[in-house]
Amino acid sequence: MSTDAAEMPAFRYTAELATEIEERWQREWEERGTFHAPNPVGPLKGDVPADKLFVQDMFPYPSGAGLHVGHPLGFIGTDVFARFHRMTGRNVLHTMGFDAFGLPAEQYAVQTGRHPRETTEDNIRTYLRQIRRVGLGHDERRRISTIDPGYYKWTQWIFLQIFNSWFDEAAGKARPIAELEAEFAAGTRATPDGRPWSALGRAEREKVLGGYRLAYLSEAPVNWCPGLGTVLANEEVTPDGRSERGDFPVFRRSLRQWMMRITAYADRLIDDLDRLDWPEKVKAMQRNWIGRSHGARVRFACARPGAAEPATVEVFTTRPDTLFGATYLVLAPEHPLVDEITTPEQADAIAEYRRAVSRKSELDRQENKEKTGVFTGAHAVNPVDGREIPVYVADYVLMGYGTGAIMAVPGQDQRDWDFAKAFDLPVIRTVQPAEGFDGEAYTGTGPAINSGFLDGLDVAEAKKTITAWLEEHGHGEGTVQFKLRDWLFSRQRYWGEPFPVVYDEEGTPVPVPESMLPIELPDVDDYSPRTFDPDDANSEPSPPLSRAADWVEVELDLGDGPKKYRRETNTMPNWAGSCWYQLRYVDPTETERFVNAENERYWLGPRTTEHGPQDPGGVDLYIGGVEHAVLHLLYARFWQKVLFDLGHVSGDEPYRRLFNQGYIEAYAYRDDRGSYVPAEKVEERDGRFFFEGAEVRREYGKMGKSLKNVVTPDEMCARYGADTFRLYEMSMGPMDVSRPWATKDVVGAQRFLQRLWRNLVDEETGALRVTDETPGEDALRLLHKTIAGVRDDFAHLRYNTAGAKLIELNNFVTKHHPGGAPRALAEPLVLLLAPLCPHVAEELWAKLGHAESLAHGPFPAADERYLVEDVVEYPIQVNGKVKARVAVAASASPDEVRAVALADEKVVELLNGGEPRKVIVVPGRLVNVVL
RNA sequence: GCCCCCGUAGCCCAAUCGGUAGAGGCAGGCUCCUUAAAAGAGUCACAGUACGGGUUCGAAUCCCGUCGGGGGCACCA
Repeated sequence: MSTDAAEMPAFRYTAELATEIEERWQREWEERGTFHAPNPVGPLKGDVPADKLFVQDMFPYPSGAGLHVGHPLGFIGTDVFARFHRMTGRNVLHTMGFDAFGLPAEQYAVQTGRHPRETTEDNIRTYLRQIRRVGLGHDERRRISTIDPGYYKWTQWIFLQIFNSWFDEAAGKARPIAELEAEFAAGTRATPDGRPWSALGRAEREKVLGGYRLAYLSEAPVNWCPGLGTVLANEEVTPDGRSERGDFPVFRRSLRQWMMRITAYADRLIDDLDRLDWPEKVKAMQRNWIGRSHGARVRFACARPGAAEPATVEVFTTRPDTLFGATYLVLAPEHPLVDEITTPEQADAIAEYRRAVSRKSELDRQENKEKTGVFTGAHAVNPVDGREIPVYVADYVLMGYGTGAIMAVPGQDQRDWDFAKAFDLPVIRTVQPAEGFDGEAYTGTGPAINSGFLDGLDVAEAKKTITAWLEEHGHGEGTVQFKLRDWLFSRQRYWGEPFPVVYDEEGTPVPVPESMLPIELPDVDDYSPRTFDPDDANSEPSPPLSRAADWVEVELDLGDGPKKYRRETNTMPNWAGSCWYQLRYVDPTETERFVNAENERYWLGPRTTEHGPQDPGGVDLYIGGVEHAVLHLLYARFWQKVLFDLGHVSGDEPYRRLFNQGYIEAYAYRDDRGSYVPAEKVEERDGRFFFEGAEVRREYGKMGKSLKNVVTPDEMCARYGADTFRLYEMSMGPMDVSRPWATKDVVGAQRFLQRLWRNLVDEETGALRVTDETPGEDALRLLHKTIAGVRDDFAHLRYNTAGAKLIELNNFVTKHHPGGAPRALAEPLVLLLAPLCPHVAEELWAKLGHAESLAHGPFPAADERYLVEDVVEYPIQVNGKVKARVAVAASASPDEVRAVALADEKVVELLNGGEPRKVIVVPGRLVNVVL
């Protein structure tokens, strides 16, 4: 390829010219504060239109690896959307900050000896340089970072709000813990052991309150990951019992940790999904994770050796209607009643089984679906008919769900069927299977059989009837069960938010008053987390902060004189900072509060006139990958609801509309040794692939350094310019579809911009080539059709089709106006292009003689006159096949269209004098004649 | 194993309510421009919608089944 300067016209739109234009406009925008979005009040106060739009990208983690072309896909998508709406006159808030706490910085610190803050801040600078180059229109005054004390001060403050509240079941919402304390003090609510509140010491009181607080300390089995040196939330553990990050084994271990009572909000977290404009897929994943099931608890009396009184085994079932078919009970191996009810003859067998199960890893226990178990020797009484049924211990029943015990109904549950077959236990069908059913357990619907007073009732009626019966006779009650567990909120890490909590001499947690926030992260000699042999289940967590003795031991006056306290040495999980960042974007510099209430209401409050009476408020458009479906998105919703209940925010959901962008993927190639070869240097010949002459195998998937197939936005900007790169990414397909990267295709976007540039600018002189010619009727029709189409496409995130329409319009100009574009076409074309390719659009707009940036409009509006056609061409189908075309006035009535169609030569010929059986006229579309 | 999404030209993708299968890009052919090549301009071809049924005047679109790809859940009682 020749790039000889002598041959290249001086003002051709090349990568060099594009880069010059882009750097200049990026500077202009920054100096002019073009993307500053004013707030109603406070430091960022300005004139605010009532019509606003808050667009947000998912909080990026500033990785040291830098960006590849996949990362900016969503960022460009939000930028186009934001720029489009800004041009139509709306006040648009779009910015980007950093979720900067996290394990990678800490691990990197261990390798390099540099402080995580240093490396993280370096990474942020690199990241900002990279995204600036792409031309994202961010309000840079609103950049925040979770590691800034000015930010995490408020993360700690929110923690205190959560700590200082409880969930009032009767009201269905959170209330201040002080109101609960007042109820105990007044005696309107009894203490657990019935003693008056005044008789309880401070530690005792705190223990009672801890049972209610939304953030509480718990001594409970948690997911301990020695390889990472920390505990993990359930959401961070894969189904095969390993850490999502690092893929290390995770062990169950009992530890004293902070928990968030997210389960209190389970119902609201499920129910409010209905009010969100989110992808159904994400809603389904959240519903599934929360896992609400309606059923009943049923109590079975069970004899225990050497005791006069029987034990009570409580089970949870979603199918109380099948109670007559329960032929045995199963307890989880860890169930506390196992020891009490096991007969002496069975004791050894049970003990052996429990030992064997405890040695199995989570993975073994789940992978091996062969049913195993041991008979306890005990029998329980089925409350509905007095029948004695055997009680087993088996590991297919989990201690962690429901009551850790089930009633087994092999006739209607496949797992129970499998166990019953393995242990030769009886099966009683209690639902009449459908006609022709030849399976094993029948889980479908049908009338109840073999079920006494339930016989003949369908499943739903039977459930209702038996639940009422259980409640009336005291054998159980209807209940709702969730899979969701409370959120483990402690991490044994250095690089996270410190808890605003200290412990007194009795070990009782005491919140640090708001006036002492932020609790800053101290510098320590060794800030690496202590990790262990990944398989060492018995290792002890050791938070790095516990080694900062000077920081841990403090003397504070918390209202009753100076006393010695110990600081909490765990830190918060990575998710904390991202639970509320949209609120801080609104008011990044507010010092009195986490966000000013008026600003919060303006940007994030419900807007019922616009979005309907159920509108929960929140960010107007939130774009990110689907990988956060249950982690970040569930936690952020939970925090929002607590803040809402306490009156700190005006809406009860953080993100009104969510959109999941697809991923950019790439081909990778391996040689015959299985090593990856640089994808860039692979040649394709006849559908086969070669690297340095040797054939290589193609794979498809992620872009990554180790796969040697990374393409960076920096490279693309250098080779083509940012506008070309943006346009190509947006043209590749719909925003929500994953697709392969193809560097060779980028040139198509570049050629388009070159043609457009050439239509407006003389490549030799740089002078404007725009004429005052009045465009013809055809041109105006196409122009207004394009305006209407592009507007609609931008509003619905269909950037690929918007781009295609602009190319069409430009092609028309190229073809019909070789002497230069008429101004009446050139100006709207530039404006329509601006959201996608803002730099070149600004440059052309300026060349067209406009002193003001086009960032705030105008955006062209279509003239309806040019959208209605005078004459419509109707295809005439005969029996569904197109046989002819006729032109008919657009105002023609269906009968007139019918008449014209039937008069058509071809149709007359095919009719051959006969009458059509039927004629279908679709106004504006076609005519179908049925013979 | 269960649930969800997707299969349209060699490739990436359009077709918005069931109404003419093709907007745009890459790659390809031809023509013009050029000493030549590249770039550029113009122009052309290519699939009948993964497959098999069904509903309909009419199906890429709706329904059933099969195959292929992607994702979620996976003893949750």
